Amino acid sequence: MMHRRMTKSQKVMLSANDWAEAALDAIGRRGVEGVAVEPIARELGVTKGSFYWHFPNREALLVAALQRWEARETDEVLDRVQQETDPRARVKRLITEVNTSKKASRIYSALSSATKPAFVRDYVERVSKRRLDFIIDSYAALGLSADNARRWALMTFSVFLGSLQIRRDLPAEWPNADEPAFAEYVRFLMVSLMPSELDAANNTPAPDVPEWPARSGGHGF
Amino acid sequence: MMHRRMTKSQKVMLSANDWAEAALDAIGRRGVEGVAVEPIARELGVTKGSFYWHFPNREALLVAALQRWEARETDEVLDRVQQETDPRARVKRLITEVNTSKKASRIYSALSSATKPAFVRDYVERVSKRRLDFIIDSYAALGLSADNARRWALMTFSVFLGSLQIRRDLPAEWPNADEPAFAEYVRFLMVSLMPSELDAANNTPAPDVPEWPARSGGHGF
DNA sequence: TCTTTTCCATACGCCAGCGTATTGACACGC
DNA sequence: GCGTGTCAATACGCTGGCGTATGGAAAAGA
Repeated sequence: MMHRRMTKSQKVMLSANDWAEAALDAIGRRGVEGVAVEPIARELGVTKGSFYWHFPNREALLVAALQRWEARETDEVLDRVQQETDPRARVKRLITEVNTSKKASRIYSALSSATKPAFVRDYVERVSKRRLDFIIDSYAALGLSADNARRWALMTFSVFLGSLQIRRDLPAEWPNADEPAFAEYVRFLMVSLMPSELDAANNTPAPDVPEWPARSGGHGF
Repeated sequence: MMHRRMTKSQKVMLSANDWAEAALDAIGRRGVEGVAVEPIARELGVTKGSFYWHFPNREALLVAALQRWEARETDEVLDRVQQETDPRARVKRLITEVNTSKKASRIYSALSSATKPAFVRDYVERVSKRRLDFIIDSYAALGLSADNARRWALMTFSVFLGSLQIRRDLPAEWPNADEPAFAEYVRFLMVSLMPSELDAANNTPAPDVPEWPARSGGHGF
C-alpha cells in the first residue's frame, strides 16, 4: 500500500522512508560506502536539497536504513518462518529461504563486511543473534539438550550463511530452484541437518563418539 | 625471508610487493574501497610519490594485491590441507582452519561483498571454485558418486564459509579454540559432515529417502 | 669524479561528495 | 488574496583522494 503524496503539479514528493529505502537499495548494490547523498538523489530524480530537509546528515540516513533493515529481517522474515510450528518444517523453510530475495542477501553480506560506521556492526550482531537464537529454540523444541541444540543450530546457521555466499560467489555451482538438483539438495540438507530421534533421547553434553564414527543409514537410500 | 633493501641513510626502501601487501591489509581492515593511495602511503611512512613510481595507478595496486591473494589462498592454504592424504583428515583440517587467521577471513569476506572494481569478482570466483573443487575431490576420494560428492562438498563448504561469518558477526557465540566446547563442536561437525560407509557404497543419484527419515546412530553416543 | 639510475618528496590541478545558506514553488488555512 | 508551512533547486565552500610534473638525494656505474 504505497501512500505516495502527489503535489507540486503531479510530481512525487519524497518522504524520509523513501530515502531510507533507496539507501538500503544502495547498500545492496554498492555497499555501505555507496550510500552517498548526491548519487541517491540523482537516482530518485531530485537533488540533495531534498535530502537535507528530511535528514540532518548522511549518518542519519544510514541509521534510518539500518532500522528499517533490522525491522524487516526480524519481524517479517522470522514471522514468515515462525508460522511453521513443526521445528523440522522451520529448518526446511529456512533452507529454502536461501534462494529467495537475492537482494536481501546482498544487503546482509554488505553490512556484514562493513566496518566504517562502527554502529553498523551492532545492527548486524542483533539480527544475526536473533536468527541464531531462533534456530537454537527450534532445535530445543525437538527435545535436544541446550548444548546439542546449540551445536545443531550453529551448523544449520552456518549452512544458511554459507549457502548465501556460494550462491553469490559461485552462482554456476548452485542449483537453480527450478532444477531437480535443487530439490534433491534440499532433501539432502534436511537429512543432514536434522537430528534423529535417538539424538533427542540421548542428550549427552558432548558427542562421546570415536574419532571417525561410522554412521548407519540416513543418506543414500 | 624478508629481503629489505636499506639505503637512503638507513631508511627502508619499499618495493611493489610491500605496497601490494599493505593494500591487502587495507582490504581486510577497511574494505576494497579503503585501498586508497595516500592513506596507505601514510601508513607506510612515505608519500604517494613513492607509490606512483611502483604503480601506474590505483587499479594496478588492486590487481597486484588480488594476485598475491589468489596465489596465497590456493598455493599456500590448499597445500597445507592437501598434505593430509586421508579425505577425512582433510575435511577436519578444513574445519579447524576456520579458526586460523582472522585477518584472512576478513579479506575473503571483504572481497566477496565488493562490487566496484568488477574484476574483483573474477578473483573471488576462481579462489572459491578451487576450494569447492578441492572439497568435491576429497569426497569423491571416499568413493562417493559425483552427485553425492558435490552435495556433501557444497554442505561442507557452506559450513566453512558460514562459520567464518558467524565468528565475525557473533564472536560471542563462537567457541574459543582453547575451550573444550570448540573441540566438541569440531567432533560434532566431523560426524555430521562425513558420509558413512553405507553412503559411499550406495551411490544413488538422488537421495531417495522419505521426507523426514529417521537416522539411527551418529550423534549422541 | 661525474653521470645515470633509483626511489621518494613536494606542489599542483582536478573531481566527487558533504554540509550550509538561500531562494523558490506549491499547498493549505484563514 | 495572504501568510505560513512544506518540500526541493541552486549556489557555495570545504575536504579527501587521484593523477601529474618536477625536483632532489642517495646509490651504483663508468
